[in-house]
Amino acid sequence: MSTIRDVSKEAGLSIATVSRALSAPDKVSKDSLKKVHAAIEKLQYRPNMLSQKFRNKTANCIVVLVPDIANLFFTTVIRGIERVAQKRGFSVLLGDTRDSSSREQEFINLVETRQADGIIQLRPYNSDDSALPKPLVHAVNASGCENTPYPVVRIDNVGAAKDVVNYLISIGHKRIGVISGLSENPHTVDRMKGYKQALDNANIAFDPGLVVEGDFTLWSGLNASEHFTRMQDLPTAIFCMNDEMAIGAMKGFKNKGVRIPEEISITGFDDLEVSRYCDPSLTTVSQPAEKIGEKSAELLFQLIDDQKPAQTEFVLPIEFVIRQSTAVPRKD
Amino acid sequence: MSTIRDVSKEAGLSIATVSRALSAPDKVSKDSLKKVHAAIEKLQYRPNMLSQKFRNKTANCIVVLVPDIANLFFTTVIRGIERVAQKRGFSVLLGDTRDSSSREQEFINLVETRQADGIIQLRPYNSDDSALPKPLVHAVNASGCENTPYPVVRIDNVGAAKDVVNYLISIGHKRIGVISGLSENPHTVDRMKGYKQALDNANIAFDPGLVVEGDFTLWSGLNASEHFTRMQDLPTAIFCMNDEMAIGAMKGFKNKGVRIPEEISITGFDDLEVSRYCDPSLTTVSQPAEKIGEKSAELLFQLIDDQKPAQTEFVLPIEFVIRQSTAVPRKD
DNA sequence: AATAACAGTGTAACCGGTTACGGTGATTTT
DNA sequence: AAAATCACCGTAACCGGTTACACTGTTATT
Repeated sequence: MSTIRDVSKEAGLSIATVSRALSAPDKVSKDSLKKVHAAIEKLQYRPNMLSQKFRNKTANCIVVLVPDIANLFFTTVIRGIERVAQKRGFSVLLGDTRDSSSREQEFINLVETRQADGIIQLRPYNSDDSALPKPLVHAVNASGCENTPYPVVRIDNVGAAKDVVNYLISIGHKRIGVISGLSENPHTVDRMKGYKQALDNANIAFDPGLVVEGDFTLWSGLNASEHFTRMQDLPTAIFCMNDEMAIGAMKGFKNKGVRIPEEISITGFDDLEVSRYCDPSLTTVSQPAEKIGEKSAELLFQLIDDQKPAQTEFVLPIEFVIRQSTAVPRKD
Repeated sequence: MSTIRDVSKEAGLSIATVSRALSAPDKVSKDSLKKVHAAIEKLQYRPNMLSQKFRNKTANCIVVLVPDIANLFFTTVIRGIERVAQKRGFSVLLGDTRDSSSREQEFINLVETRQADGIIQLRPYNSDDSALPKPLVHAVNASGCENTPYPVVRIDNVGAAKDVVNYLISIGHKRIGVISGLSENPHTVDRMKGYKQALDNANIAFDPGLVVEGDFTLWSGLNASEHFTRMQDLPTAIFCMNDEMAIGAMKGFKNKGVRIPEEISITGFDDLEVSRYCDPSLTTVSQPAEKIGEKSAELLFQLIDDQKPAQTEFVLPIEFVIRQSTAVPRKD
């Protein structure tokens, strides 16, 4: 493996010039540049990034903590993060924590030992979370809910859920089922809060029997839908806490011969790309997933650069998108 | 951020002793050890891994190239890799390539610039693959098929598929459908080869109409099953090229009221953990996924250590597991 | 013509660990 | 008692880049 000194010898120039030729080519004459490139080519030189990182005291690397790497929403957020990171010349280390806090700690260690410069957490926190890691200098939460005790980029989950349910109520629905996420998940908590507030405003009593717990996977949505079809009195609408479950539920209802939206209205949450193309197209809350990723990466880079960011909480606007999966309730 | 020199000053010892206290504590007296640990505690010292890596010329990191991070089989292989890596004190960098060769190249770059010590490829290669990257020193393929041009840990896909189909034929099936992976995928090619060989041996003509292409996701299995239920003459058995699709297909058939295994037999491939617990439990090929991960990590570490491994191709044994999803064919 | 500004280059220090080598005093061997 | 062995420790070189600083020769300014 050749080093920069080998290259400098081969090119008949000093190591400083070779280094500059690579990192600041405009400070080097055309002539030297050519020599350096020839030497690099000849020796098949590749700079040792380890020494570069060491000298520059930056790993040029951020880690993203993902609770479930199979979740489409997360992958979209990650894409946004990667776009910004790439511009900055940073690589993104995916930490699939599988909801294990010891695995999470492992990745946090990477930051503490300078192997990574910062961290973006995609797991939502409660402020009363006991497993709350000590605050790191360079950490951003990109999946926040209310009361996230960190720099955070999030949406207003409560308000968004309220919007959805308000809409369903406004077109006549009274018996509105829920396919929720895991009950302890802060997003579930926030969205459930919005659901209840909307019911309250319309003087509809909350019926816990209409809530079926899922886990944000497509599969759990399908299973939940079957639970509903077994009920004596099918709700006229189902508020699903994410699009994957909504798509699974739609499949499940269709399989049982329940027509959407004629017999049951379905709403999602996230606005994944597929939600526009599924049949029927899904009424949902458009979360700016990629924007969330970009914004949190930008925020993280500000922290890394030791610029005090003006704000440490960004609540990005959502958009409620009405498509074909919702309609006025059936008449029993 | 304190350095080893700060610690040595605080402890009243040389940096060498501090360094030894951390990496070879048995070479340091109990007394000094205590002083060092006290100083570390007081200064909140964390060694800078970047400089350590630089000096040791090892990144202590391997990258795993995963075509689809949501695939359960891959995650199991990864778990095996992680176990071995952890023992070695290596971290595992997940490269979600999303089947993009430019993203793949990015991760290969990490090895070329010493940011990672080796690579494990989970994407199967054809030897005539045009996008074949130049051979790296430290690379292992953990998802090989026949003719993988690298050190490889694999199973005999052709033989395993033949085993499955032979079994179905032996209990009386003649009309055996296939839910395949993407047609260009080498695993698909190999397993299809085994399927055809088994049919040939039994003098059953190959019917391309019985092959439905999936993409190894649960969802595609469900969709494929619906395609079969729309056929005028339902096959008596379906050979699915992985468990996820088999589970999806089982769900699909059940939804349409097709009983398993009375009306149709289903076989999978992989033997995921869930396949034992789904209903009915799935007849499948038990791939030693975790073993594959472990073996390829061990092989990779041998390469990294510059030990010439005795073999560079490991074909691990599979086990054909008969469970409840298969039975003698229905009588039409 | 004298001076200033500037482009291009080289020397050498530096980053924070690791480790070869040599030195010290205590213990064991002869 | 002298020599050998040993446990422990410190000095300093080293890894492969980056970059402050000094220096040279050329061009622009006065």
